[in-house]
Amino acid sequence: MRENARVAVTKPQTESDTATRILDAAERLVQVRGFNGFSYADVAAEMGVTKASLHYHFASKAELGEALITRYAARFAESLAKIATRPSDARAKLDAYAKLYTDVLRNDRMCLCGMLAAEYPTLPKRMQDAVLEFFDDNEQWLQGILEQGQREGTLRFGGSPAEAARMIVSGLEGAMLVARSYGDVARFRTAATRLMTSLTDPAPKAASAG
Amino acid sequence: MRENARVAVTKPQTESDTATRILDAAERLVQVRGFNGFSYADVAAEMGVTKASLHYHFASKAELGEALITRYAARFAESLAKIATRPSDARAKLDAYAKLYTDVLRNDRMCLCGMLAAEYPTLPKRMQDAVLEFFDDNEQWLQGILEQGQREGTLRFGGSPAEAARMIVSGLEGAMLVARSYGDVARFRTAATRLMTSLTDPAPKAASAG
DNA sequence: GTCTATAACGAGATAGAC
DNA sequence: GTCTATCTCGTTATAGAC
Repeated sequence: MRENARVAVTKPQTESDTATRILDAAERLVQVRGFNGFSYADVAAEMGVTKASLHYHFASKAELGEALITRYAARFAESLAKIATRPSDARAKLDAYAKLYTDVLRNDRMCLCGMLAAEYPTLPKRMQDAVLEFFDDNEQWLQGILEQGQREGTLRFGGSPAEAARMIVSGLEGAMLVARSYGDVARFRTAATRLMTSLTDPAPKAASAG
Repeated sequence: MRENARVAVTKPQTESDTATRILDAAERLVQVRGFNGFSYADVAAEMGVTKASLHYHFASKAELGEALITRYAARFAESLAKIATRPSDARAKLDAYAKLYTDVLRNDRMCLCGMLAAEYPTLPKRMQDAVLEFFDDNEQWLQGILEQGQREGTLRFGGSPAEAARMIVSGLEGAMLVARSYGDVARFRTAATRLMTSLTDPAPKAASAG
């Protein structure tokens, strides 16, 4: 009975507490150093446990990698859902979207899937598939927002919403990639702002054509 | 005398022929798999020599990596100089610039320095510096072209030319990163085109405002 | 300039005690 | 669920013969 009391207090969890802590440490390591740039030894050292213990929770590195993407994508999807249900215009939602990236970069991290995209050819098949799924989900969500913006009249852009969505995702990923090397979040923000601005306030009326 | 005849025919070269072949193989490997994703053994196998032989030409992996960036940046700078001296307008020069990236991607490669940007925190200091220098050079060149475009009236954009240059570099790097994962060059091209278009033909006149 | 051989270390992974 | 111990392999790098 007393044993159960403890269980009742803790919320039901899919992963054990240790598994979560492993994912936290590994996630950070991948976002900073890449999937090929960290080892079980790194995670173990950071947590103060042995490598063998990690293998109990995630038998192989590929399995761990898969779990990392799954959790990361789920969290991201959650954030997107929250943004989408806000009663704001499309432009504000795009800004909120860009801020998700800014928050990652602020911790000197690259987007998990942007990082894995660089290592793509070296990844296990299932990780590759999960990475593309992440991009697909993001693009589809953005497409919805862009369509909202067109209906509202708050966004104006050439080409299809699908194409614009792709430009946003890849543009933000690239801006993160470069800005992180400079250790300069401001560099990301200006690039992101310009990217978004090209969908709303599209360039001044011919500066030299007057 | 006869020995010298052979020497006279070959053009003077900074690197030995073998060193060049090593750089060629290693360059491809880094662009496809990353600096942390390839080994001396990979290069040796590809060339049909031993690892020890590679160490004769490039004592350490860090040294090899440095040489890779230096050569890549020099080649890129050469291409940029050629484009700049063409008697075309700024827009055409931007298209030529984007095509440089397309040609890399066509070989299923990432931009060497874009790849290294992902691995940035794990790189030796001298490689880190060389990567940033590559981006700096590209941005400065682009800034010149953008200023030309403003003078000509062929380009119109908000913000400074320097900011726009940064957006272009990071936008193209990101578009490569994502498109390569999909193995889809067309995906890169549409993103690149939209990026460039935002500097010239900035969005249709309010589709829904009529 | 290329080879064989090997050092020295770190990687991912497993067996089995506790 | 975590540990110690170990295996096997790949990594960068060096020594020294040819």
